[in-house]
Amino acid sequence: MIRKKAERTPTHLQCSSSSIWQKVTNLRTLKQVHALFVVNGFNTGPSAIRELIFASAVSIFGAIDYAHQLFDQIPEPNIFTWNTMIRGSAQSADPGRAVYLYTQMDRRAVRPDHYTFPFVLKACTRLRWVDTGLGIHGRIMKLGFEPNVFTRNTLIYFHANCGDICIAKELFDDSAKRGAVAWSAMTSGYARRGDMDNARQVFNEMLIKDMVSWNVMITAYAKGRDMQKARELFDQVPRKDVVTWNAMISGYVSCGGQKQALEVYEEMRCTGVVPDEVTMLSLLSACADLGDLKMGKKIHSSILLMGPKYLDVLLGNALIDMYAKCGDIDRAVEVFHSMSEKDVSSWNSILGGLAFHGYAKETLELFAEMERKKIRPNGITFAAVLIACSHAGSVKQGQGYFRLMKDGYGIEPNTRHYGCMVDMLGRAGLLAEAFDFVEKMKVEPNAVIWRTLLGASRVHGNVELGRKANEELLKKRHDESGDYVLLSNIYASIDDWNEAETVRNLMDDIGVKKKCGSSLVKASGEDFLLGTLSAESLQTKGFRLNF
DNA sequence: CTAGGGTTAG
Repeated sequence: MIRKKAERTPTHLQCSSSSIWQKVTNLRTLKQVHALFVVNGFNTGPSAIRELIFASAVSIFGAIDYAHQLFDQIPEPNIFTWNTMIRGSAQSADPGRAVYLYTQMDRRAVRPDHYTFPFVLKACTRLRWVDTGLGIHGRIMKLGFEPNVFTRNTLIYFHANCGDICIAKELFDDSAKRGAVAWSAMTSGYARRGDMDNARQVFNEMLIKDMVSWNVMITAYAKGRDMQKARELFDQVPRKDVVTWNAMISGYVSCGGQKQALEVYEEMRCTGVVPDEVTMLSLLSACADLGDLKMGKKIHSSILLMGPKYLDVLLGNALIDMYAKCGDIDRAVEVFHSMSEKDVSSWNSILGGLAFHGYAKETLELFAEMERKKIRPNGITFAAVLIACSHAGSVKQGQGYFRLMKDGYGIEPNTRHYGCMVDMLGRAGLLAEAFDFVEKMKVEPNAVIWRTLLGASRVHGNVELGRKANEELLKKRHDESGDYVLLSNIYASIDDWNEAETVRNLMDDIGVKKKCGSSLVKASGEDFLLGTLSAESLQTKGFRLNF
């Protein structure tokens, strides 16, 4: 995590400009210090500008643009300053600038040193720029930096994780001294390729394992959704830090083990390891999935207790999502408005939440505000907007936004967007248009879309189109009973009990088991539909808004 | 001043 590193203030900075850098934790105070320097004619110290650059490039999160502005004003930066800029850019949101700086350095005939290469290679790895990385490897050899341990380990990591793992292996085997870093780099490389056997073998052969070695392996299992193996190692690990705990917590969350994730968190608290923002992100996601508002609020207050600097965009977005999914849309809106910095996901989370809760008008109003503020919406934004239109039954408006998405913003609609449109048309009873729309879609309609059409056909009592939708649906899924029940219900709703019976028999023939047994017998009409499609089947298939 | 591990929305 970038902010982790920010907490460390380099020792060389502390001595020259006393302790002001400790207090500079955000861009605003940094600008104040800058102004102070300018007023004093940079008399504060010979390295004032260098320190400013270091602070903005490396220490302060999100100040890299400012660092670039400062850097551009220096006529002849020294190698330290070049390295600082490359380092800061490599860990920023746009690592390509690190590579650009490196080429600029070359052009201006500044010789890179052994600090330079780990930073540039890190950028290449993050960007997955294999060819660029290979070129830099060549330069490293030419300049004789290959034996440098830091450079070598970063090279191993680069080749293992995004290039040719054989090159990584060669470098690894030829290393005079192989420390835990090199071993872990190989482990993570194999794991990233899904080669868990080799990853485990490297891990087992490692004589001296440090905490990261264990964390790499535990994370690999957790990401591969093998929580049993992850847990096994987790129970053996001699020492656990926050990353170890986070690996387990996020692993459980992504495997649907939200309850276990919360249990592990309790365990973590007991051992005294302090959670961080990554822990909180996973936990909020777990609460959202469980709909556990009480726990979600607890996590929220824990975050506030951790200090204001932890409440950033990521956590804010997760909070919005949690409150919305737990049914407290007012709190979600409150969090949204309280955020000083918002990104597209913040808008998406709140728009999705509002649309989800049926606040169609509010969703569209907020979307208008988003456009006024010139925040560029993406596909997820439009999914929320279309859901709102569908919910409000505004077909014309929905079609307008659909066009705006395609033509105005150049966003290619995906199955979700098409699904919203089909749902919108179907609800309005425009069945022919809905079917026509599906015919003309650029993507292959999935089961959800056919099911939507089937549902709409049932509601509007159109047997013929219902049959067609069902045929398509059967091609997609042969393992779900809901579809058959839904079709049989269409016939039932128009008193064609014979046909209804036929479908039921078809189900039995194929061996489909009906999950909700009782509803078929006693229910009729609307109640039947609701009863048959209750809870999980609706929720998991994107029908949450329908009822 | 240097290397390896963790993250929300859909």
